[in-house]
Amino acid sequence: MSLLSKEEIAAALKAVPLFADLDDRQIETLAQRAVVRRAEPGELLFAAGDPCMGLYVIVSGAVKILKESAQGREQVLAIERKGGVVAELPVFDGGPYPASCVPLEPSLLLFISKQDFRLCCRRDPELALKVLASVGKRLRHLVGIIEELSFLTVRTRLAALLLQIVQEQAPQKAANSSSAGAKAREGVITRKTAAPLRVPLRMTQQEMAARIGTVRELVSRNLGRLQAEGILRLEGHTLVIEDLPRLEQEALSQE
Amino acid sequence: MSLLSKEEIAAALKAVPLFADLDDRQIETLAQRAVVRRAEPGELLFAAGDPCMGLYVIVSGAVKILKESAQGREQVLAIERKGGVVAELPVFDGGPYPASCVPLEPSLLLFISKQDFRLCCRRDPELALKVLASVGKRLRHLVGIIEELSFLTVRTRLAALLLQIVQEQAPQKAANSSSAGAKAREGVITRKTAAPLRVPLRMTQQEMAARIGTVRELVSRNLGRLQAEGILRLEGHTLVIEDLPRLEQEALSQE
DNA sequence: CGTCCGTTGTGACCTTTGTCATTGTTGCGG
DNA sequence: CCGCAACAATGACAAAGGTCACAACGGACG
Repeated sequence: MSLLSKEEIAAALKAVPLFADLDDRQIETLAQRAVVRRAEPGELLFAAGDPCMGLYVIVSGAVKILKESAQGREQVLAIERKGGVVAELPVFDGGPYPASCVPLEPSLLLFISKQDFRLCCRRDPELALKVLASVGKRLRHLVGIIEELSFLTVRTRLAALLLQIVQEQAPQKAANSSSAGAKAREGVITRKTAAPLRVPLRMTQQEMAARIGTVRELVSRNLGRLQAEGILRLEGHTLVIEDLPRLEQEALSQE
Repeated sequence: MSLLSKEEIAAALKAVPLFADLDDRQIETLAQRAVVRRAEPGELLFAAGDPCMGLYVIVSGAVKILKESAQGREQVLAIERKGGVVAELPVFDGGPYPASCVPLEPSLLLFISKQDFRLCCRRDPELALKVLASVGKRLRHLVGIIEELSFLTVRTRLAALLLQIVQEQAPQKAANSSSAGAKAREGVITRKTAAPLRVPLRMTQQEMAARIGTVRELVSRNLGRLQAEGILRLEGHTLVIEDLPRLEQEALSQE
């Protein structure tokens, strides 16, 4: 029950975008040597500074990549979900893992050793290029975090986080109001009385704080403020966006 | 005079670590198509958001990679010098340049188009792996910046920056006091009366501020503070470290 | 139904960061 | 040698960020 058959492993690998166009022989090779690992929230998949043995493919569940400060504060660098790959970078530069990794949910992972993966890349330059592309995304994301930390206030970062959550949880409900393509005229959605969006909030304030690089109290206070200003409302564990345009504006407000 | 011969270009490429073990044919191909570009400080090599046309190899000089805020603040992400390569990442993920690039000194660069470079990587998997390794370093550095911004104060970041400058400028003078290898016993260097290090400070406070993500005034004040505490001294444009161990301690002090 | 624990809201307070305005310094070109 | 322009120092504030302590809330579970 806890183990996967070779076929299941191969199927899981093929479901990973990064490996999408490997030929069957390659998939087979990786599947042959991949190690299944199950992990629970709270468990430490690997810690910053550990020597890098290989990378992990997420078959199911989700993990976060984070750094911890000496005072126990936490900064989340990335979150990866099903089909994602973690630590594909340190595999190549010989250094230790640059950050720690912890499951957010019970997760099923495949471990692929450094050697095996490098070999695959050597054999298949296309794979190497795809890895580079995926790493590019990651780097962009990190630069974004730096930008936020360096230039924006907690309030703004929080607004941006909430916005992101809304967009993930409800991509269909409201294609964003003032968005891409400059064609959505003043339309219904932009009006203040647009439908209040309701999305489940699956995070504790502590976790939000870690995402935007601050402490719990500030998240609480700023949520309070946004609430007082009529931009949003909290009903138990669901977040009600009352004024999406204003939230968007907050998220953009430079300082 | 301002142009380079094909031979000079090829030689310059061979001097780049990333290209060190390309065979002559490959170097030749790149050299054939590389475009020479000269750039002065103040000039903008490319801006964040520009579509990525290709990468730059630094033949001589130095450049910084930075993001700017709407209020005109600046955050330096990296500095690359002779032999370094800039923007090798966005070449692969199709996106625009994630940050801007400006020369720190008059610099001579080689531009290599996206297509050409991708082709080379396809032909030579080893090259792709080397690019991945180099990108790994970059990612580590970015994570380091995030860590600093998220967890450390301006004072601490400044101390760290100064320390880094000292180590770059004077690698021979004093192998760092409490350093690698646990073998340097309590020795001479750790004593407070160790030789005051003197290193030239080639930076304006404005530039330091951009490096550590803050404003000029705070750099000034904190330098003042460190000076008042007898840790260092400023003599014109040379930085005199009077108490290296204490500076190191400041740079590590978590919070 | 009551208890307990993780989570949240908040007040009081202090520190750090950032802004603005002003003055001092320095090095360089004329 | 003068004066200009860039750079640096600094005082006075204002605001944001962070800490601590504690009260209140809300489920999960016995």
